[in-house]
Amino acid sequence: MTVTIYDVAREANVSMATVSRVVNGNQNVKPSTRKKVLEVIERLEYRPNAVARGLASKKTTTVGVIIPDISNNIYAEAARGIEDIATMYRYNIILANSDQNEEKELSLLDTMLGKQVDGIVMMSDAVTDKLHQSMKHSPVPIVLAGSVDDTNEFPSVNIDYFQASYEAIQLLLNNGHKRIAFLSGPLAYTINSKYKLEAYKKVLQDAGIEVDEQLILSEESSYDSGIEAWETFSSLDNPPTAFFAGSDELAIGIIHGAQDHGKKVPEDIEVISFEDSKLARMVRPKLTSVVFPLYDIGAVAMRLLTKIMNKEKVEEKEVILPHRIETRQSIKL
Amino acid sequence: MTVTIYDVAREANVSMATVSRVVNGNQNVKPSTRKKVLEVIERLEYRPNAVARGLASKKTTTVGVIIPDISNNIYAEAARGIEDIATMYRYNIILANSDQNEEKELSLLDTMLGKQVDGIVMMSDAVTDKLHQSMKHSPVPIVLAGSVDDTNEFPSVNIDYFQASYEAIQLLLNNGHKRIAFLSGPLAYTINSKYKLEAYKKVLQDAGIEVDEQLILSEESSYDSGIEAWETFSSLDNPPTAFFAGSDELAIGIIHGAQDHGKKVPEDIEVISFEDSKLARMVRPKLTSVVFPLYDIGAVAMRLLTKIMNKEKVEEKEVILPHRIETRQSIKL
DNA sequence: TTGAAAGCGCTAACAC
DNA sequence: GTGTTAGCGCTTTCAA
Repeated sequence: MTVTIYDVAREANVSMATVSRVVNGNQNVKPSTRKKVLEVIERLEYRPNAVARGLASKKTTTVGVIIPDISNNIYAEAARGIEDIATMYRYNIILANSDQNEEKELSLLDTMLGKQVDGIVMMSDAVTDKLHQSMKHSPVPIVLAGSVDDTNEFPSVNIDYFQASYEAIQLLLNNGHKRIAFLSGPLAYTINSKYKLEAYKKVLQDAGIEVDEQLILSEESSYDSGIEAWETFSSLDNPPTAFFAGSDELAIGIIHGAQDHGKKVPEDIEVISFEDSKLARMVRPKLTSVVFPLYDIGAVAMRLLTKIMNKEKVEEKEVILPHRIETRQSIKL
Repeated sequence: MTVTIYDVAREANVSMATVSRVVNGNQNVKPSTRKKVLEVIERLEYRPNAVARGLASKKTTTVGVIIPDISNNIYAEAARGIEDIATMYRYNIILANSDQNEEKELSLLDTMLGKQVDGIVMMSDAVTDKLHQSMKHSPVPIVLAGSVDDTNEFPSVNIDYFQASYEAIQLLLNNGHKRIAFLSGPLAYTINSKYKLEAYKKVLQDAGIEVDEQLILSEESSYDSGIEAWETFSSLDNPPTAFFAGSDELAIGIIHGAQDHGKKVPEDIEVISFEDSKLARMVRPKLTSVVFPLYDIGAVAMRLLTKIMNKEKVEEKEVILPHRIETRQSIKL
């Protein structure tokens, strides 16, 4: 059947403790012994059983990743960042989709803790009280990636969403626009309601422009929603001339909606997005967009997690990555 | 510390076997006993240790997923399909990226087998001999998703790439084109070299058109490659008037390349793709594309895997899903 | 430098 | 219906 550490020990005429030592790179093994054991391992094609090891050592070298939806490019980027760093530190990843559903998030947390993951990277667009409570009860560290928890009780990696949004909208203001629409993703998501929307209000206010609720729309973050939103906005008595979109798909929807109705971008309307996925360069005009560096966020979050799991001290538990705006043709330069 | 099955047993005045029974839903427990145990479990917040369970039962209820690159939309779709079905059957997923690198594939296989996964879903665009050998040695079932192995020794889920490509190119032929280019993804990938390219040659041949090697280009499957390919093709003495692209990004690259040079699609050139990701509807003109149903392929592959892990008999180990072409504006109707 | 032995927390006979 | 017990394959003291 499967060959165990015991088989190797017997064949090599040593104890299983010694085999364990060579497998784990323990230095207290005479070179000749090590060589002998290694040969037997090779010959028998011995492969350590990570489950047994996990039970004995209480470490599984796997981390849980809870993500809203892996088929959504933005989260997939983050997942890649997480996985790359995990691999670098020899961790494997248990990946699961929550669909941003609290119940699933809770149950996934539980499942993963049951599987004895050594840590968890959590992406959640809305950290509810219940979720917050469950996370606090976790026996292993959890870091939030691209997700905000109002209480700042968890290590996290983000950018300054408020400031980034503020700057983006300011670009539109600088181009002379007075009627700027904000097409947001779901306002149930903290980043949208607490940062992007607040920034939108603040920047207009700072510019002495009154906020017109008609210019604020919250939709599911999809291409079709973008197209529909354009219809809605453009049929207003005093339609907007510039748009701040919560995501690339939303932005592209607006642009195509406009173009399909004979409008020119950026001549007639200007659009700026918040995401900068690879889609941004694949439309005409190419999108100007706040860069949401999900790969980096994932990678840094995972790195942070390794430190915490490793009980290294970390100076800042709430990492704010620098943000920037990628300027392209969807706004006038 | 952490509460174990033993703690529950003690508190409930039963043996750990009884606790194990109620946890596992075994019917041979008196309702009153079950109730008592359940209460204690609740009170103590007992959470079964899946690692211990895995060691004892030799089942981990987790499956490995080896994928070229999760940040690539097409694979992410597949991953989502896999995960959805896995969840449905109470499996978790260990996800890892291979970057289509044989060495990584081999090492990932090994790692996952070490972690005692109950099965593996493998996506590989090029099943090399070495990989094939390793897979054959696996103690747990492996199913290929959207990936072909020449020998047909593994269960797999695919569409009929040859036939689908044949039909797609035929559409171009029917529209009167004689100069049809094939912009392929890497020819190192079996699907590209063995099916798409062969179909391209065959369909031309069947139409009495000689294959012009100048009209065949193989590039990395990216938007930029598509744009570059357009440059190459359009500078030919007798440039192509229609294009069969191996992926949506390639197709969009061609279209934008053409449009940026004043060509109209589909009036001046026609383009048909092979993928049909959500990108297909997000370009103007929208892409006509062979549908590569990755979500379904992933889902069916995972379902197939559950059957095999469960030792149910499966009638067909090589599933060929139906294919279809989504007709949109990038070709004349 | 090496070995013996006690678990890790659970499942699965087997007995009662 | 319930309890006893022997592992599952490994890590980790503790001795030698």
